[in-house]
Amino acid sequence: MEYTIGQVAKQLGLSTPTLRYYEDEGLLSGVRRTEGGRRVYTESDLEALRVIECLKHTGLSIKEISDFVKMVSRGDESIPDRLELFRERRDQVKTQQAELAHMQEILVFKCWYYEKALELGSEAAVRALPNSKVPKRLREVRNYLGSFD
Amino acid sequence: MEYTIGQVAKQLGLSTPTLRYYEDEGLLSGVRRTEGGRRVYTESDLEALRVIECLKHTGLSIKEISDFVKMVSRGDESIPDRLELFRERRDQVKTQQAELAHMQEILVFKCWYYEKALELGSEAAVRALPNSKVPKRLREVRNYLGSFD
DNA sequence: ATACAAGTTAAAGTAAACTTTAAGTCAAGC
DNA sequence: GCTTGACTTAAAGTTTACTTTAACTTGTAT
Repeated sequence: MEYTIGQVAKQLGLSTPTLRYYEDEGLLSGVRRTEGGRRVYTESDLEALRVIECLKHTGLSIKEISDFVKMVSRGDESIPDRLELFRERRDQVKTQQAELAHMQEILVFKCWYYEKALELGSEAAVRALPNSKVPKRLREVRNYLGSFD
Repeated sequence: MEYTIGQVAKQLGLSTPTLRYYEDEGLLSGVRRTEGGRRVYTESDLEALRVIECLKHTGLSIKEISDFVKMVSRGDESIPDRLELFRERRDQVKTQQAELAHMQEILVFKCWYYEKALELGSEAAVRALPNSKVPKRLREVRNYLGSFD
């Protein structure tokens, strides 16, 4: 199957200027053109774009992704470098996941806090609650945050 | 305990200009000053900054955080709004976690892929492997990504 | 008392990742 | 054959979140 820039944009949730921008920045090269100069995306271009989206979502900048693409075009010789890049990414995402889990704890505490405030009629009343009235798993977060809203 | 701007910066891993910038943007108000005009941060300022960091790390922009701070200063009346904000954040982080887990699968696949490529001497050799030679839990990702590097 | 590190302000500068604009070209439907 | 919507380019503009600069003041250590 082959696609126009508009169809690809829709599928990936990107805008058409963004797709052109990615090409300008070297994230995608060798996109075929029609006689009239319009881009024609193949299934394989879509696959490349999916990996690009993955790298983007795990925190790589456009520049770093373009460096990766350059590696790819160096062929098998760059396999060790690419392995290193993906290992780094994998480890970094693990860290990110731990951090996000911590943030989630804070948010869960905050939801409890404001539900209680709504129930009791004021923040002050929630702050005045003894730790024994706070769900066990939220106590640690409460200590970490202190008395702030 | 009370702290200078430099001490706070160190503790939170921010720069001193960033702390001043946050104040300018309304993320933190009422920071006390010495006679000579220097900022004095209290324990409670630190707690506020920890919540700000949490909101930032879960994807809120500076503007959105400043809107939250404005809510706080409206007092108990804004509790329902604040509850809604934290519920939204909590749900959004859950989505983010799912997405990150998906990205992690891709990265784990890529690490396997390049380890295998290193072992076999080329990418082509890995691509040529039948699905039966691919660890079970990685097969789905392999199909999703297709044949791209 | 004096040096100097750390603080102060306002304003300008930066980097990243797009988005918008302007001026046109292409191709599908009537 | 003509309109219209989707495409093309190059260049300028935008937003976000800081950072840097410059000129100055404060407070601590010798």
